[in-house]
Amino acid sequence: MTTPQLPRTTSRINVIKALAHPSRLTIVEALQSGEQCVCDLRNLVGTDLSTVSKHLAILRSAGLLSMEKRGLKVFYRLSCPCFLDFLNCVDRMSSSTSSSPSCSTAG
Amino acid sequence: MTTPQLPRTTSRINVIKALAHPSRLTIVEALQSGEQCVCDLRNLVGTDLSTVSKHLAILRSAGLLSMEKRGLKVFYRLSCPCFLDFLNCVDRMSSSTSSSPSCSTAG
DNA sequence: AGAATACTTGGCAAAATCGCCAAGTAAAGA
DNA sequence: TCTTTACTTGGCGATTTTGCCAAGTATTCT
Repeated sequence: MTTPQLPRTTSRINVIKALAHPSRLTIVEALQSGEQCVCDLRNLVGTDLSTVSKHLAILRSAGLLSMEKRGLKVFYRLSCPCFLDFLNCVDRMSSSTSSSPSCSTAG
Repeated sequence: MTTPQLPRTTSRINVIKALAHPSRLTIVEALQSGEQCVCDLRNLVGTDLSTVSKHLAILRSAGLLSMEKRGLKVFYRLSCPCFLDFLNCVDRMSSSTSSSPSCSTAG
């Protein structure tokens, strides 16, 4: 990384990189409908428990998830309700990829 | 990638991964204020011209940028005007990282 | 046509990321 | 206390990404 970025760019990258992995995005999408424990998320993404745990740590350190231990289980939830907005924005951009020459801001 | 993702997740990842690099995000941020040629973007990010060119190819293949050659120069611009919305969403999420326990959708 | 400018592409080494296994921690139950 | 369950962390090989150099392409100028 030779680019000297602005502070705002750096914090944006922190969030975007955390979401830039299929398993992690899948986790985040699943948590939109409510909290889940790690073993459920493990079944969802289908990789080793330790791998899931590390993905969760990355999302957590990016500030996107919060965790709570209840009994033996650890539950994760989105720490930010504006995720839906975010994904809508991504969808508008990705839809412009496939066919249409541009996308609208009006979603 | 052992995770079998939904099609929607896959296209989302395509966009998010394209933005998950400091130089590429810096480029995209700069293009918000209008088109620029590759050599200007090269000065902006400060890496080799070939490196910038490859970053631009990644952003282009993700459908985020469009290019137009005029004379010797190649001008790049955002192909989607909803970028500002996207970055605002990212900012709301990244702001929840640092101090406050959660962020608001009304941001 | 030959030279210069503005890029793009190929190739490769360095760096970062990913995913598994093994080992460690914490809470609950026998 | 010992075992089990649910997870986290360390470590390491395998894959992916990154960035430079060298070479190639396209357009303009002389």
